[in-house]
Amino acid sequence: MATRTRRAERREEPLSRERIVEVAVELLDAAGEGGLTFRALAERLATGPGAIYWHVANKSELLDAATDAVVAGALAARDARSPKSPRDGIRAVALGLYDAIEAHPWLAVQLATQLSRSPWQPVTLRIFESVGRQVGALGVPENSWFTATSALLHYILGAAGQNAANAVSGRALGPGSSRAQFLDDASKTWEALDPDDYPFTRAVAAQMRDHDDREQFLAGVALILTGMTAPPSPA
Amino acid sequence: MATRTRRAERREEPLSRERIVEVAVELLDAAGEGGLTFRALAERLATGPGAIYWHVANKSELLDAATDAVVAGALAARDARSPKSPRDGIRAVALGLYDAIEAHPWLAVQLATQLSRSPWQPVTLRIFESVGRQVGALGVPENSWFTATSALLHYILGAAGQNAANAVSGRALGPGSSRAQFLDDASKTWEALDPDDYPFTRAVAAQMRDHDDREQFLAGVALILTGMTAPPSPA
DNA sequence: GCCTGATTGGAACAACGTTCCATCGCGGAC
DNA sequence: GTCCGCGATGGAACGTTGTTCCAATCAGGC
Repeated sequence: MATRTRRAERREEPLSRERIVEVAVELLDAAGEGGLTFRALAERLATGPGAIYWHVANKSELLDAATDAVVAGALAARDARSPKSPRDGIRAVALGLYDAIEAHPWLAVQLATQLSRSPWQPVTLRIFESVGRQVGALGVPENSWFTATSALLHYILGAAGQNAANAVSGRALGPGSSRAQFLDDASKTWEALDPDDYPFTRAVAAQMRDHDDREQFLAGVALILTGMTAPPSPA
Repeated sequence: MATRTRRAERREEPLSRERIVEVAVELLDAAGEGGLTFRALAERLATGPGAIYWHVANKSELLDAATDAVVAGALAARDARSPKSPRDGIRAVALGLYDAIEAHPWLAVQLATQLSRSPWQPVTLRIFESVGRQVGALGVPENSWFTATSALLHYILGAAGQNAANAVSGRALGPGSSRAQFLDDASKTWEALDPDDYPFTRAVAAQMRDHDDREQFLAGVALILTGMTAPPSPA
């Protein structure tokens, strides 16, 4: 309130693309996909919706930027540690993405959308490269690098996204041990399915109750690693 | 114009949930995610937006129903043929979903969204069961059914979605051989990346130019099958 | 022949993404 | 020191969306 002007006084910290993206991530974290609104964004930044458009072309670019920022952070955090073996490297990248998705559940949908709307955007490429480098180091024959990396990548994103959903659902019901309750309920639902239509799902209901998310996730990664390094299957 | 009433005369074919979902799928196919609008839907059905809400709770339920209808159709088409071997069965299910996603590109995002918003909805369960049944028949040890099926499922959905995006991009540029052009461009883009930041991506650029979508997709499936049937990796 | 409840469809509302434009403030030209 | 120009701002306004509301309609039992 130092100087009085006809308009609201100018912000001390000027608007910037980074600041906008930062707040966008906060909004997404707080209220999910639908929580990111140009009006909410403007309010948090103490400005009007119009000002934001000077720094960002539209909402979809903003979402991309938010995704990029979070993913870059997650991958950089893992790249810092130099892994002992390529296997550890892959596990590190996978868990990095897993944690990022768990911390920012909207990431899963966003990455999937971006992947299937126009693959090989900056974000996707970054992840692809990060995973692929470790795959190469693992001694996988070069002619199956593309296939192997794709398989790993899709598993990581899909499984992480799904586990994140489980985690969030669990959290929503209450803190602490409610996760067990949640898994138990889901498991019971599976067991109550029609035996003719869902024999398999019923059979794994117990497995699903007792599983540990992270362990399960890493088991999947290990399974794919086995597939990449084993000699091609006899068929 | 047979009978004159103050309102428009009543439809000959009454509104029904199935009819609404059917038209919804048409709209999604024609114009993608954003093409599905309650107003567009109402116009095609020669009614008002309000009437639709008598049969469908809201847009998200409508999207779920559309997804469910398409997926159920795709899986049923494949289930009809009884495969010779579990491997063939898995390939059949995978290709069924692959084709469905290619025919309805919006499916990829929709399935991913549903999977990571609340997993184990009817649609997801249907796919899980369909894939899992074949996994069980393959002789995979029961204690890794859940992991193996998840890995396969996530790969199928992710890879199919991405390939569908490629196909659509290729189609958008023009018919026929423009696909080669598209792949060539993408490949050149990769080769032009910074050698320090993207060594791996540059290395597979050539592979990516020459690959066949379907073949590549099946190679990924085969890789995961190898991983599920091989003895656990030594690590 | 009405009367009741299921169904219809058009109008209205709030919220959204986006555009527009009057306004501001800083930095260089004079 | 003054002025001007342009990057930047923010509030108002527009069109479209999902959704709600309700008067109007139909079909079938009484």
